[in-house]
Amino acid sequence: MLDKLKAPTPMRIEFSTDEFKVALATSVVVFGFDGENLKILVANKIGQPFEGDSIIPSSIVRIEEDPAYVAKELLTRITGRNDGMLEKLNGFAEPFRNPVGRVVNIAYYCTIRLDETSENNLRKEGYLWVNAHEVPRLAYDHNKILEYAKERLKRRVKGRPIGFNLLPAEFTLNNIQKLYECALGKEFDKRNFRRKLLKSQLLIETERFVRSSERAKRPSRLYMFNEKEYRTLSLKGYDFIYQ
Amino acid sequence: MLDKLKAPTPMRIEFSTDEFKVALATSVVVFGFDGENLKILVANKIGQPFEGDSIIPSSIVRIEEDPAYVAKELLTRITGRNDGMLEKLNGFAEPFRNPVGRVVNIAYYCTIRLDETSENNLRKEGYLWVNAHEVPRLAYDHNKILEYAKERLKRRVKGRPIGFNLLPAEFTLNNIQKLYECALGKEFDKRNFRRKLLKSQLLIETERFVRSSERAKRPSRLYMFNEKEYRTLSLKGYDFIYQ
DNA sequence: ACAAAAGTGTTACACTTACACCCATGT
DNA sequence: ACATGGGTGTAAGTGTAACACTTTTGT
Repeated sequence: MLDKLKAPTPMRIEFSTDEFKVALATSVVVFGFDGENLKILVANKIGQPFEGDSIIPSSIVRIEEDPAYVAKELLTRITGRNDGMLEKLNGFAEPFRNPVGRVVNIAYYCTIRLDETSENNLRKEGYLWVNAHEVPRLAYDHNKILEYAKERLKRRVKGRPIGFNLLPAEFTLNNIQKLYECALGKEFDKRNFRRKLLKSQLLIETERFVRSSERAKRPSRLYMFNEKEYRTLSLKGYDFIYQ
Repeated sequence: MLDKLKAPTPMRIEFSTDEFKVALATSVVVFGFDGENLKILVANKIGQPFEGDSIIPSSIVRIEEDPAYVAKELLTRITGRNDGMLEKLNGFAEPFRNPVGRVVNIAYYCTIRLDETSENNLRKEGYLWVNAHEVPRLAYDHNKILEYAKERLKRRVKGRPIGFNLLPAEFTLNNIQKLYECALGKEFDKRNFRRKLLKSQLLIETERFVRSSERAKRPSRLYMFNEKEYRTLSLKGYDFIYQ
């Protein structure tokens, strides 16, 4: 009685057994870049619910598992590689996001490089790339998760370098500009973009050149990332807030 | 069999009943500002586990409830008001964050104004304000959630206006500068700060003045927010990236 | 008159933006 | 020689940063 006067409305934080009735899942928005468009990985949803829709890579998280670990495993299985960043997006916990029952989804995103090895693995696992800005209807609230991921990628591009896991080891300035334009959804002036990027010390000029297409006559110079600087700027951030 | 060749390793997304064994909670990091320091609300944790530690406002989320709604209710009960923003931070889902069982926490943050009404209510509910940068040991992973919230607040301050729910209706330029300095953890040049802020059209100059302390002789001018502009800039963002 | 905090302007520099032509190469 | 995309420089304007003194008021 006296206690009640002192410690008023108690916080509702004492769990009873019938509150442990939620399930956990994780989904990963996997971004790629094919030189022209930003892509994400989807598979076809098999069986109900949402049969026929697409779905982003997802997995149950069992009662004893860490969602970050499960997401990492999922990603490794899909791409056949276990490098690359994996960043937490958010938890999605609306009551009816899954018609099967109450499921909370801890969502992640990552960027991976499109190459032969992972392409083969992806096909084997039943995934395919679709343009990140022309995505079909997705199962559950995955469209919402995707929108969230795209916003996060935008913010990321503005504040830290990007591309290390999206571009090939060597790439042209036009390649990386196109990547930035896709991610941010706007176009940049070639000269200004280059000046800004080169000033950042993020790129190393190579002595190699490629032709960007059959029609292009003059080859363009290849650059690679200055990995040390890339890492530094990834940590401390830099401004690409621009136009 | 044929299907297996076509649709390879299936995604683990078929839930069985024994996967619905997780509980849901929500916590809210409540920021306030007393003119000198950024504050957060804590209460004393009653009973095991973490007896004696502090705790940020938290609640169970029952199986049918929406965490956003529960958080809003919690906040209303604590502060006695139901205005003010409430923004989702993230889901915290590490396996052992709660020793009682697997609990996923959907965390939010908000900013509220320190005034008489809410002060009385807070005392009644057993909460108190502590400096956001001198917080004692908190129960569960609440210190981690708090750090996350402080980072988010920083980002928020840099990209959108802040203060509408933290400062009194009328305040001095020194007040708002101090708030920004607390939130961002750095000091600004008075002249540059004022120029920048006044240019943004965010403030309206009043004809009223206050003395900031007994020792201060000259009174300083009071300003109020231009609510329309504040809302506009809250939506579209503006740059306060600075020094 | 003095003490205390409020308030105010200028300058140098760096960055952003806008803009159009020549270059290197393959066909 | 021509067609194609690659590559380059400059000038005007805007924003940032650093800096110190005058003003107003209460005691």
